[in-house]
Amino acid sequence: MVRTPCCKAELGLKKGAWTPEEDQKLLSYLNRHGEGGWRTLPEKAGLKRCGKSCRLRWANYLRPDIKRGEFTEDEECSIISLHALHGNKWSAIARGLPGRTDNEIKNYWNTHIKKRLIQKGIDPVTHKGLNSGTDKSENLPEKQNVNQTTTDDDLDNDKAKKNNKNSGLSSARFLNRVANRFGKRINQSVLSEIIASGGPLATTSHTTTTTTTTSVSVDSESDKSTSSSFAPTSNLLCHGTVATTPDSSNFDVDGNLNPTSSSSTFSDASVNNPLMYCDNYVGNNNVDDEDTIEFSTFLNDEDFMMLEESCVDNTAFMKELTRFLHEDENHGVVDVPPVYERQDIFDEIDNYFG
DNA sequence: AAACTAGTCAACCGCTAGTCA
DNA sequence: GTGACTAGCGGTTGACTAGTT
Repeated sequence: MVRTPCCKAELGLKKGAWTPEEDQKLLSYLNRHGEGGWRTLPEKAGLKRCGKSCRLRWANYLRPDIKRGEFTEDEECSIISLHALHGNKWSAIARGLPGRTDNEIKNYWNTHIKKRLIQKGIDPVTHKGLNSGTDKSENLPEKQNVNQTTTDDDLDNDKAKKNNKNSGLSSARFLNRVANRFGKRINQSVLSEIIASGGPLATTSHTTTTTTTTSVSVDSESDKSTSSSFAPTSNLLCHGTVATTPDSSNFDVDGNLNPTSSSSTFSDASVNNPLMYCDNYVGNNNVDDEDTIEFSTFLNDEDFMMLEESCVDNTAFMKELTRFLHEDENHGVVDVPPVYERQDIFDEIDNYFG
């Protein structure tokens, strides 16, 4: 077998985190020509990357069917079951979790599940009890002894930490941040289009005509996540799925909104799960709304329609998003004039999330 | 406030295997 | 059969961050 020439041999190739501009170039090329020809792709697409890097970027991040965001409990259970079956065959495990990449599953296993299994006294390799017949705590790090069982708090802490992570450089991280913060309130196609347009760091406005592309998942604040791919639509905000009480007949036994009966623009049933995406709906109306921001709180129907019509592209959306952020900071009390297009607008958003 | 530590995850590395001329 | 190329895999690294000292 002949070794593939290493990328290192090729001079002048960039390594490290991808920029939104590079993503855009790669997406644009793949939209026009489809997958394949990775070796020659970088040059044709105007990228100073090796083909392998391009393929991985596409496979692990840009592919339209990729879920992003927190793993659900169901997914976690599936991973554990599949790992017991396949071992560290991450690609085999990934095949059992549509939308998840082997890399993502591998990372999640190593950083979350493995630790949790050990805490529970389960060997993550054999999936059997650790040191059966002896005190499990003997093999555990000191701090893990404090709390032997995996609790909801553990999970919440994990996710709280995760949600606080920031990076001004990574478009992936920015998107996750947007998804974390607003995912349940906006149409996911918007998030997809943001990255397709070059992300928050893009310096030029653009009109979206692409039929791409990237899907992102939504990390809900209620510790659930899911995703699906969406074709970009003109409905930039998910009107009506948040503040209204859904018709109970629209939900299945698990509380998921029946997609066939939903008027929502979301197509994934779990995305419409009110328990996941509607703060106001959880436990009826007794939820303290102080810390929640709903676009519908700020907008009456008329405004909402205007916004939907006006946000014809990502630039417009980002402007409006920024305006909401200002209102958020002022608890929606102060009437903040719309933010006009500025170069620093995306920095401002980034700083907000940071 | 600064230095240090630990967690996270995107990206990379090295390798194997399959395909095709 | 051979070599060039591509796809894919699993392990590892390093940048970045939050938390702790």
